[in-house]
Amino acid sequence: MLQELKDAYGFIFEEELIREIEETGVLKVSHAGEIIMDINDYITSMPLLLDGAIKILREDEDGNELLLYFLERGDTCALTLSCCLGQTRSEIRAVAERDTKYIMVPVSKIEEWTTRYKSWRNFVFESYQSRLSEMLETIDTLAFMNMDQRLLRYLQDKAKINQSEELQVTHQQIAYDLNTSRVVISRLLKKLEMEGKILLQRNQILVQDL
Amino acid sequence: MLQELKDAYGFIFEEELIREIEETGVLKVSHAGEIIMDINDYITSMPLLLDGAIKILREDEDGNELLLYFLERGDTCALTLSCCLGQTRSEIRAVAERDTKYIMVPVSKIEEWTTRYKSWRNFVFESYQSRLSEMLETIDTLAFMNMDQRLLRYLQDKAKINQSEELQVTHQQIAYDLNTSRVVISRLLKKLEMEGKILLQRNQILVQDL
DNA sequence: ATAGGTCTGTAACTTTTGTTACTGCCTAAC
DNA sequence: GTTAGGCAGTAACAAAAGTTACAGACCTAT
Repeated sequence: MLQELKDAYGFIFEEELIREIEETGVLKVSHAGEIIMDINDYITSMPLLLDGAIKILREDEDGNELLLYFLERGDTCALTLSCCLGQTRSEIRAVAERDTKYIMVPVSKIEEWTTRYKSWRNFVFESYQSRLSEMLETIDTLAFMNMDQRLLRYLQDKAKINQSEELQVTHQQIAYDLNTSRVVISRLLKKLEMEGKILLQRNQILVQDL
Repeated sequence: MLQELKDAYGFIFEEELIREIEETGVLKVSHAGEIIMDINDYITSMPLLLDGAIKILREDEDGNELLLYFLERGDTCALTLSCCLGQTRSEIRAVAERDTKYIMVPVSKIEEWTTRYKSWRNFVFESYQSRLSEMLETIDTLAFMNMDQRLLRYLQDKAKINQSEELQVTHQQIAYDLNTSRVVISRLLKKLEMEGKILLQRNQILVQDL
């Protein structure tokens, strides 16, 4: 675990902090599709991603879902952090996008390290910052883009985060992430294929020139 | 200025910090409609709101605008804070919603106080937290609500922040804030009036039972 | 091989939103 | 008073997105 921690966070945190994380954190592995954290869960620790990827979703009262953003190695979830520090329940759902390895750090340590390590303080601030930026991007796509543009962007993001341009995904799953219907996705995917931007196969989509 | 500071922030910050804010901060007044901060501005200080209200807008490359949220007394703008600490340019536009009084605090002090005052640290964290929550709400409205619901919500928010159910606003201005067209707004306002939720007059909208 | 399930493609239609165009009203300036 | 400009109402149409329905392809288990 120590080596993976160093690989992912060694260039941000000092040796001492890395050791503390190793001592107090709990290593976890979640497999693709597994729910890591759900809406209204009571949160008492935050994740530090070592390997893999996590997708963060928002859900409303009627069960409509929307993908907010992806997390990858070296990331943490500022929304979780925010819940931890504010002692509130989770406002989002986190699902393993692929097999994912991460360390859960208890909230008590988060606060302690905030006072003791400048590097940790910076990390926390930067997390808030990058999550705010990603939320802004999400808002941009919702407010300013049509569904076809949102779809292409989604596929490209997903390909990047999975480090593969072959996406094993059904139209229905995409529809859930973008909060629309399967028929709309099928229609637009066909359009994207005709424009030469993707290639469609059963249970699989090939994203061209990434 | 000292009394206003105490009124707005006295129950969060200790006397000493209030005095420091008074010494180092610069008092500003902006009139309704004035741009306080624009996209790509280089930010070196953050605002602490004493009185009035500010609306925070996002804009894309083509000039399309979208209202993100309002700030009022006791608030600060976490996006600005984020820009300050990250030394990046503003990603948003801030416009005085009505006549507004605020104190600008330089970035150097922000960092200094973060280490010296626990109350300041908490304030900064809470700002991030409430701004993240507001961004989530914005995303909810965009992703899960139709334009008529968004419009009603907008009118109610605006009435609340202006402390008046008589809104002096044109259909075109609303259209800008919601990133749609004037005709759509006129149409939906008429519908809301027929449903008894608002009352339309020239240059004015009366929001019912707030 | 066949039955049942999941996945995709497509047609036909509705609803929502966006666009263009034109009208009349009000007000401020002349 | 006359006029010009901003504002609101509305019609008519276009485009985008959502809905319902159904058929055929593929896969798996029996």
